[in-house]
Amino acid sequence: MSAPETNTALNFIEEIIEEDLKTGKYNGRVHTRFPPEPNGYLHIGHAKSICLNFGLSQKYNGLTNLRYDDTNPATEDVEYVDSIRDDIKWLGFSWDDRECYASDYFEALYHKATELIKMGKAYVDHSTSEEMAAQKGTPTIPGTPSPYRTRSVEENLNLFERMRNGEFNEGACTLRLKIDLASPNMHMRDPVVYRIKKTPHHRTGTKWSIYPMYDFAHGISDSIEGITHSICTLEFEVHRPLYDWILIELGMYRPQQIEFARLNLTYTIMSKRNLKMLVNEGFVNGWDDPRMPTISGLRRRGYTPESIREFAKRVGVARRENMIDVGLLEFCVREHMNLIAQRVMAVLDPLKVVITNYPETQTEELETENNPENAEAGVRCVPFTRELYIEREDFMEDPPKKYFRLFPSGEVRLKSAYIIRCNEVVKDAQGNIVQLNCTYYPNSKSGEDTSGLKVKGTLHWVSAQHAINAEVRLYDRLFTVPNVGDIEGDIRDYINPDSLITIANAKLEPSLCNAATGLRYQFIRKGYFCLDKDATPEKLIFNQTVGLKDSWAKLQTKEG
RNA sequence: UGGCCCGUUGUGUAAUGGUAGCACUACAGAUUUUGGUUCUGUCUGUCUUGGUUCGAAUCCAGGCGGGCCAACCA
Repeated sequence: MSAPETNTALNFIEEIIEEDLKTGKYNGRVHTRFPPEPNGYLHIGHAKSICLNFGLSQKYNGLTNLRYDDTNPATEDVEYVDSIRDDIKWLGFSWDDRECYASDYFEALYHKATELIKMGKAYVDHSTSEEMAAQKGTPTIPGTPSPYRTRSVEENLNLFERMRNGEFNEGACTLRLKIDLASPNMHMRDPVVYRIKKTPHHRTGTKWSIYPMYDFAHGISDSIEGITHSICTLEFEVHRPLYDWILIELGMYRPQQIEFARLNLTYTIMSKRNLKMLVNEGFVNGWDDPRMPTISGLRRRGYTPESIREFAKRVGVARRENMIDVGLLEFCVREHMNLIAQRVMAVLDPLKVVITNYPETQTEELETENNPENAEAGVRCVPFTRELYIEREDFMEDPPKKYFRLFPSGEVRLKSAYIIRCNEVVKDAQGNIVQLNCTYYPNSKSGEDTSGLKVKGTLHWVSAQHAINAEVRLYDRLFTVPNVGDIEGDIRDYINPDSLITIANAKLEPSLCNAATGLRYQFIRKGYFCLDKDATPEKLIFNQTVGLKDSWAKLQTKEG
């Protein structure tokens, strides 16, 4: 917060902006926009773009518009409009009253199109898309003119109006710009700018039967809104000459389009098409499934807006293709959670421990800290009794070297409680360990330990009698390979079958009966968790946001 | 194979002709009533070949590698 921003290096977009500020190119204004198409949920890649666009206007005392790029009614829906709005707000950004829609400009766009027709720069074409493709040529072979390219202005005007009036069927004709059929840039070879669609639009209903294409709508919308820096991803770079051409021909105010490299994350996907597939084919439970890289999924998983903004800051902005290790995202959320999460004890895979020398009817309320990183978080009490649960993996009959946990004749401390010694392992007929009989050292109580005993390990635990049951959902990466984009076959074959592990009956300390959505918990020694939105007072459900770093597990896999 | 863009440790990102730095990761150690946190330290890099220059990651040229572009999608 206090670090002087002035010392930090600028990214290439900030350099451009500062140069523009210096030269007065836009009279000192900085006005960006975030232009989602409402045809899917926002994901972490969009979060990068949102943080970039809104971050820039914050830094340079400018404005950012939210603008829905809703030019294709066939794929768009209000469900997406609403989710996008919620997600950006949740991320912590505000566009005030500047919630814009390309559809707000349909009338203006239509007039601009007629202007181009009058200038002889646009024509109505009856070629089919196949014919158009054939006319287009290839990057090495120039295109050939459509037979309709030389129509008169009057005829074009008349035809275009009839397109608007719905007199033609979908696909019957389009409006094309007349630019350069020999251009090495395929987007300049007479691009289609209007097509006929009879699908009702989520905002304009059935008023229009023609809709502008992206290239036509986007630049003009930017221009109308007075955008200064129109930031988009790299694949739009080849569109920039067309963006400029349209605004120059129309004599309109012209923002600067700037392209940056989109975010890629290991072990997941970012394409809306494939995310939609995961939802529609039931590989996940909706767009906000905690395994999804969507903002709503991350939110449900327990990620905080702060951690996502920090992530966006750390990945940087540049023009080269990148593949960010999902570990960086996890680092960012752990960093934030470590500061804010309430510590609690939860046993995910319970093993019963009986303290044989502890009075049967006794209960002690033991004080324990809520967050060692934050003294102001205070303390709470947890009940200690003769019968407890510990984590099954915290006991081994035949432990390897450097195992600090419990084993026969071994001693460990129970967190905020006593040091215990394991005396007997109780097994069932199949040889499964079902119970540990231990004794405790009454003078080893946390905070008033006079035993002089030294133990290597500290375990979390819950009182069996007081424990509350909960379902706990553990998540792992969605795909089994780091670069899903490199998969040559069907990505469905690389979906991680263990991306969700449900623990039906975890044992939680009783304070968790007050758990609320939005609160973050650290299940000590396990990870960070939050209450799932499906939880009820009768059935608690917790999502694992991310595990704690586990250097013991790492050691094991390395030696195993 | 036409055009455009991009190549800096494992991954990102700085250095804007003048000591290749930072973060994450990895590894080693210290601290720790969370094998967490924190702290300290270590490793690995300018795609390549030439050129310009006192001096090149940076400028120029050729190569190599990667990406994008021929939807009535955005």
